[in-house]
Amino acid sequence: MPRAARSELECFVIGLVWQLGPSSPYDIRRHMHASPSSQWSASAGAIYPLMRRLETEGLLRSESAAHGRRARRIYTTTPAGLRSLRAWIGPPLTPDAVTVSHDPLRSRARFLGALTPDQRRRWLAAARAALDELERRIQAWDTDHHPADPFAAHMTRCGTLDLAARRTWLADLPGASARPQRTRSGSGNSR
Amino acid sequence: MPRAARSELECFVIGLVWQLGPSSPYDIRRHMHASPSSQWSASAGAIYPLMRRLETEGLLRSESAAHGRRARRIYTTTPAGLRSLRAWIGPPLTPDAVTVSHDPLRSRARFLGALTPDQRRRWLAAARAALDELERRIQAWDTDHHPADPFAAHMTRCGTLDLAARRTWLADLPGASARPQRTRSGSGNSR
DNA sequence: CCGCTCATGTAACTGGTTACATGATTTA
DNA sequence: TAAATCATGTAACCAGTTACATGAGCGG
Repeated sequence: MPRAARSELECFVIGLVWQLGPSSPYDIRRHMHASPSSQWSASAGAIYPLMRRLETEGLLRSESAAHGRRARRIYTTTPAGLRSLRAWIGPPLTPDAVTVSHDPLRSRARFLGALTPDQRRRWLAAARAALDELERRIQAWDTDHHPADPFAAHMTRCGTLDLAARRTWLADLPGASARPQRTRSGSGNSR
Repeated sequence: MPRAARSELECFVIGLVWQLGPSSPYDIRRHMHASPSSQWSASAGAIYPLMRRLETEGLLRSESAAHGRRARRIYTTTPAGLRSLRAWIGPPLTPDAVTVSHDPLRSRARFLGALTPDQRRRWLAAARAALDELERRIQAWDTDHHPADPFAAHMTRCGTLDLAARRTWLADLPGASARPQRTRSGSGNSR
């Protein structure tokens, strides 16, 4: 069976439809937009054609739930869709599923040597503040959404651990310990 | 002057040229290719035109170092290039620089509920193995490269912490502790 | 000499983005 | 009724990818 390689976004959308139950593209879009991750913009121009395409390929099925309300196209996963979701998840894990995760903050940190020590200090403060803000967004998402699916619910924990790791390497940055950083006591390692 | 918003890749390349010193596009490509991160493919079709464009915009400068060997175009950063590198790094940090980092493994984990418990167990084993393999790649890169720049050298630490965080959430996955997993002392070790 | 890697590029494609268009429904 | 939001879509664009072309130098 020529199981065409599906894009990350396609499989993610199939997964969401499976996880959230019958959903319109609009629902999917909103859900992705509400998430603290900015991996995708969840733009209409991506989602609508994509879900149409998945339907013509038999991975999603739709019905027009337009009675009382105006046109709403509601998609559900087909057995074939579930199969290709499972194939995407693995095992086996495709090599491109396992890499160092892409973090724009880290990309910038790599070149901190291009700043003056003073700028660097301010960068560090800004980064900490931004991560705090991000943590708040994650918590807010968690209390708002409370997914029924335990694995979806686990994503909050992933986010928190991710944040903790980044705070740690921020603290370990060359020269970071030279400067006393009060304000925070939570993540402060005293090393 | 109107500081046009530069793409992530553009700024990263400027950064690399700054960090590695005078480099050809080929050098940059090899360097990115050798890195354990698969954030970019570092394809010729991206790098060559990009560096040309950066030159016409005054952020890089090139000279043909073609003497003994064949044609090699060597680029260096200009003061304007360094300025825009600094602007990209921040502070201030642009909002899109601070998000939950994009991790395809986590994307998959979100939908683990679509697998049978047995598949899930095998997925978990595969994920652990893949992370071990990734760690080896990171270590290999570290011993091979040993960057002079302390911030570049710190990237290894980032990678390691990133891995540790992911191992932790793997272990914390719903149902993960029900299974005998040596090495890690979970709660309900039965078999 | 043949094949391999070095080194620079170009052409065609593609997946996703931004920005816009449209109409229906709810709220002030 | 005017404004805002819901909901679906399309068109144009763009950054980055894959795949190919080219030629120089090196190693067997």
